[in-house]
Amino acid sequence: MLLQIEPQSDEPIYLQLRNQIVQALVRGELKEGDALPSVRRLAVDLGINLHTVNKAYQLLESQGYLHIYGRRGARITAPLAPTGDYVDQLASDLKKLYIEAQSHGVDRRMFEQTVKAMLAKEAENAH
Amino acid sequence: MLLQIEPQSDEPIYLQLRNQIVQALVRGELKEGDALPSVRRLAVDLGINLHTVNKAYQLLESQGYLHIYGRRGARITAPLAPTGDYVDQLASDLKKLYIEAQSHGVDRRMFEQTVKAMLAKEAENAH
Amino acid sequence: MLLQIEPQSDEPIYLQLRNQIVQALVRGELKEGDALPSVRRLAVDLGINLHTVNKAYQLLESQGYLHIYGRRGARITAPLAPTGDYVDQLASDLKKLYIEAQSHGVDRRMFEQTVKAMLAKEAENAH
Amino acid sequence: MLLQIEPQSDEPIYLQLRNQIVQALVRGELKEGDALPSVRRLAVDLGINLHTVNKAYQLLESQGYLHIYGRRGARITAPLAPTGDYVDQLASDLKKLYIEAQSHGVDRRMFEQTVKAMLAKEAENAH
DNA sequence: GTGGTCTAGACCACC
DNA sequence: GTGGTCTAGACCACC
Repeated sequence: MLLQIEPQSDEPIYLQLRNQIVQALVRGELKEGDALPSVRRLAVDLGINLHTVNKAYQLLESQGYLHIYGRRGARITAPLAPTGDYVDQLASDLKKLYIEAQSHGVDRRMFEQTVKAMLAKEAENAH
Repeated sequence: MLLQIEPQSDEPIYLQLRNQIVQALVRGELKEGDALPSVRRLAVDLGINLHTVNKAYQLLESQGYLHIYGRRGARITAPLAPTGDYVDQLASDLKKLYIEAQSHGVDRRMFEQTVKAMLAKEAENAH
Repeated sequence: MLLQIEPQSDEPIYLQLRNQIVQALVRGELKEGDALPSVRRLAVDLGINLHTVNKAYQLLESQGYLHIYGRRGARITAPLAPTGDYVDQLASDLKKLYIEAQSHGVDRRMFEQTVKAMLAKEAENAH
Repeated sequence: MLLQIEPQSDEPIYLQLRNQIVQALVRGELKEGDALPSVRRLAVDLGINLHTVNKAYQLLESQGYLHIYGRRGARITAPLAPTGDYVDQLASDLKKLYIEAQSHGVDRRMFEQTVKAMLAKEAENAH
């Protein structure tokens, strides 16, 4: 798993870290039971603050991605199944994007097309 | 046009206001040339600070949704056409949602289904 | 002399009025000694507030363009000769435009060219 | 870079600040990639309010002169190339100055002379 | 009454 | 300490 932090980005560092770990999970580079580096180790490796790494780990734990075993490190949890709550959240996020898109003159057809193009591109990159 | 502010929300008030006005535009409750309330008037009506309303108006103007005529009020501008830049941005936002969804166990088929359900629901609400 | 007020403009009405009268002067539609409409008359004709017309007249008088004879109306003053102060002011205004232009990538040659093009166009329109 | 604010001036403080930074850019005292002081630091140094500095920075960002990286400070952006829109604006501003100048008895020849004198003086100050 | 500008002061998230 | 956000209050020009 390769983690890349961009200090210049608008996105807070702890969120970049959280997202990169989630992406590694999606790509299959991390699986259930895998151990993660200690907070201190990762902070040193990435050249960022220890509190920042800790914040990312806490967030990932609260979202069910990993479990923190005190000083003995952290491990990836069993894969998540989509809950009704999450699917509702996803629908709500998609709706926000759609409204914004409409205000820019994107209609339903064009929105669907953009979704399909994105999915096709992602499927291609996957293998 | 009905504007609802939730002071408790994580979303900044000026963004809530901005988004509600864009939504009113999408729903057709606001059209090109329509006048908006003065910042003072709207601030009193919503129980928020005048500067917060002003910030939302300034943002909407910078995004091309309305034009502020100084003391003579503000009016909705002509509708926007989708630019290539915007469509790229939309694709990127959709991709972020998709990656996040995968990490929750949502696969490509389920993602597409959620998009379609959302669009169907929106189309129904529109008339 | 035809005066046109645009209530929608960003420019304050009293300044529009002031500028239109100065332009009429430059075009020769108004000459030394010509009488101007009374404040009330002009306010009614243009459909604007009496105070607004008065403000424009006061400004024109303070700038030496006309003389107000109390209730007996106002007349255009003798033509102005460029004072040293005014030429300094002009040079300062031009300098501001030039600095701004440079920040947009306009160099000295391009600036001069733009001045010449403007002057040529104005000379053409004059006859 | 030396920034000088005149609190007594008619020109709003945030515009003075904006203009001084653009001038520093034109003079080469600021270049692409240079970091600007934090809004708090500059506010204290100039003895003005933090929000006023922030307004200037936001304006400069919206005009493409700098990019604000949230808490990680602000940096000067790549130099701009003159757009057709901007050159039209410049011509329009020059025309306004010319009409005003004519009303003060400045003719075409004198106007051109004033432009040349200003450019010569600026070129001299540049080295 | 209106928007424009400025100040003072406050709380928050990030680091 | 930093920027982001919000509020309260004030003065000004315009109309």
